[in-house]
Parts: sequence; structure tokens; C-alpha cells
Amino acid sequence: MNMDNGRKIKDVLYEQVARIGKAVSSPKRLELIELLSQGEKTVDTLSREASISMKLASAHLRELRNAQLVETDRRGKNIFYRLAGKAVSDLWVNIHTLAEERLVELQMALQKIATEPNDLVPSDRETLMKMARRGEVVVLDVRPADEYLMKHLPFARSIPLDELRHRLAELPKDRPIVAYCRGPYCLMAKDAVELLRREGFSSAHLRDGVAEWEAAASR
Amino acid sequence: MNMDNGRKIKDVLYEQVARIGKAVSSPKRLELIELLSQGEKTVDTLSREASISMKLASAHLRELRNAQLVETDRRGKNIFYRLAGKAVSDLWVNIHTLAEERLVELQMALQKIATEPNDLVPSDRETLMKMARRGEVVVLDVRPADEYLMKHLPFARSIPLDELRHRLAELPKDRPIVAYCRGPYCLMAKDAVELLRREGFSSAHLRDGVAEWEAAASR
DNA sequence: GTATCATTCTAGTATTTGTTAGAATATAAA
DNA sequence: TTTATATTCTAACAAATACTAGAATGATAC
Repeated sequence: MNMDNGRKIKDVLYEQVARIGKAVSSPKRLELIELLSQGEKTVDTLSREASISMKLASAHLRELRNAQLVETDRRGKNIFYRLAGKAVSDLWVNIHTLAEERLVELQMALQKIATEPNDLVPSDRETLMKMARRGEVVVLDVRPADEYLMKHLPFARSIPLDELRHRLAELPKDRPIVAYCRGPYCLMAKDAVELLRREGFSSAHLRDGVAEWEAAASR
Repeated sequence: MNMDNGRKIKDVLYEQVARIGKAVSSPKRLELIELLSQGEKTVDTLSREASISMKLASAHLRELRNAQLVETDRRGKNIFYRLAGKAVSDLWVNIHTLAEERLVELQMALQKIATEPNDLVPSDRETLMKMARRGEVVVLDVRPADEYLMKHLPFARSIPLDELRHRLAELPKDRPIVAYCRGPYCLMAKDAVELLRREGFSSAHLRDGVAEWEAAASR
């Protein structure tokens, strides 16, 4: 028995696992996963936010469905997609974190979009939360309001990036404002920090999004 | 600024992350990663154990190197490959665990190779370790001896599968013997359990390998 | 019925990938 | 020098993939 080392059965097993790998082997599908890790979204929203046609989005989403990484749910005219579980957004965090650790090209690309160093804000999560709880910093969620509603960091306040300019009066000038958005590849928080600094606020950029925060919280 | 939503920079970022995804999108590369999660190995060993030609193994390993998931090290005539860090074997565990959770086809394939249910052995790690520490069970590593030497479970004893038949006398008949090998897709422990049961031992199969054990330990 | 949201089918194109094979090359041990 | 180990180059083939486009189809809301 198992003279052939169990070749046939092994081939089946690894081929199945590779279905997950194939699903995360495309840049656009990774972007869709990241968007979905903010919460459920329609195909229309996804295609606009990922800058692709709806047909292409549909095709990629079908691949993700084939790999059972997303689920759908029709409500009215729209079909909502969502990740099939926290394990999926954890996988996204795992992969992009590993990529950031190992790929110099990615590190360099990320440096280009980095905001100035932020002496203001402690980099570790617990201290930041402690300060947020005490009101020593303002944690600012600059994503669209619906994403904030679905999930957000503890103590975070929501001002979507495109409303920020007109709502500056809501923010204090005597305390640091820590802006975050969808994660390290999202540029909204960076833009928010630049705007806030120009307007005389002290502001810093938190690279983590909700997915990264929750993935870190569960270990 | 960022009128185009940062499209160009985003495309670069996701493309880089997709290098990791591409690396894990091939069944053979996943198998190589699993083999390497046992410890460093030569190309020759890898190609034999994955049942592919050395040239093909070489090509796949080059892909893994391009994604910076493996490192090499020449010693004498041989070139040894190893995973670039624990994060890589954690990624393997993460992916195959997610696949097992979500893909029915994989679940069914795994059922086919499952040993009979094992009332004998507690399924949670801590209890098993407690019993192993007390000597209430024998944890048996049936992988090749060099893999055992590089890394093994606490309290595990090594008897490679192909020596097991001739070394049965070393094992007790009054206590359960819990066999493990490289992980859930490795058939050696299953074979060992079947042999042991035929020979009158009480034996059970631990699906975890060293990578799964360590990944679980770090959370 | 009409408009909106989404998928599917067909079709085409360009690119990449997995695999095998033969020949050449590089490294180091014996 | 010979041998074992490993990579590279060339070539070739089949298959899969990413993307685009046009047209048709379904489902739902109004």
C-alpha cells in the first residue's frame, strides 16, 4: 500500500489547497479582498473602487467564489459580496505582511507613500488605545461612512476624507489626530494627515486598518 | 493630488503582494513548501519527495526564491533550501487550514485517508502534551530521522516509518501510541497507525505536523 | 414597461505558466 | 579527471489567465 507514495491522493490534496493560492495570486483579486475586508460591498462599488469594469470585477469575484473566499447575498437590486469569514481577512493580512517583510520592491514603494515620521503617536496598539480611551489622542476614521458603520477601531470618530475639509472645526488642535483608513495600501489616511498638518493640526498616520487590527488582536 | 485614486501606486503595491500569492498558487510549490517546513533539504531530496524531476523542482524553487520565500545555502556538493522564516510556514499552515475549512472537495479527500476515529487521544494540544510529559502516551515521530533531528514535537520519540516494522519491540503495548508525520497531507502517520493496530498496539493519528504545532503555539 | 444592477456567452488577443527534453555549464568532492 | 549535484539555455507544446468588447439575459425596483 502507498507504494507510489500516495501520489494520486496527494496531488488531489495540494491541488485543492492551490485553489486558495490561485485566488490570491492576482493583484486585482487581492485588492477586492482588501476592499471586502472593510465590510460587504456591491459589485458596482467594488468595480469603481478597484478601478475596473463591472464585467471584470464580476469575473474576479467568480474566481473568489469558486475558491469559497466570498459569499453573496442579494438585497433589492444589488448583490452584496462579503468575505466568507474572518479567516479570509486574516489570510489577506498574513500575505501582505509577509510581502512587506520580504519584498524589497514593496518596501520601497511603501516608503514613497509614507508620511513624515510621527513622533506623536506610539506605534504599539495597546498604548494607542489607552491614550484614545483617555482622550489624549483622537483616532480618526477617514473611510466612507458606511465602512465606518460596519466596523471601526475602538474610540474612533468618523469623518470621511471628502468631508474632512469642511469639518475641520470638529477636531481639536491641542491633541494629536491619528488618522487611519483601509490599511497600508490605502492613501486616504495619508491625504488626511497632509491636509490636517497644512491646517495646523498635529496629525499622524496609522497604517493599520480594521483587518490588520483584528488580525493582531486575535493572537 | 491622488486624482486618479493613486491608481499607479496601488497597482504596484498589489502586484508586489501578488508575487507571494503566485508563489503559493501551484500545487507543487505548496508541496515543496510543506516539505521545507520540516527543515532544510537539498534539491535532490525535494524532487524525489515531491515526485518531480530535478529540473522542474529547480524551476519551482526559483519561483519561490523570486518571491523570497526560500533561501539557499551551498554546503559541499549540495545546495540546501530552507524557508525564509517562520512566517512562511505559518502562511502554509494558514492557507491549508483555510482550504480545509472552506473547500468541501478537500474535506472529502481528507476523509478518504482518515484513520478510524481515535477515542484514545485528546484532540487538544495541551492535554496531549500533559499526557506525553507524564508518559501516559507515546508521541511517535515517523518521519525520516533527519527531519526529526531538525525539529520535532516535545517528548516525541523517533522511529522512521520504514524502520517501524523491525523496531516494534521498543514500543509499549499498555499505552496509546500517537503517531505524527509532516502534517495532514502526509500519509506516513496513517500507515504507521495501521501497522501498529495490526500488531496489537493501541494507536492514534495526530494530523498536525511540526509546522501546524508551532503555528498554533504562537497565537 | 423601463431603468438599474449583475451575470453570462461569445470571441478575440496577449501573456504567462507548467511541463518535458536535450545540451551545456558551474561547483565541489573524490 | 571523473562524478554527483544543480542550474541555465534553448525549444516546444498545451493550457490557463487577464483583459476587452458586444450582445443577450435575469432579477429587481419603480
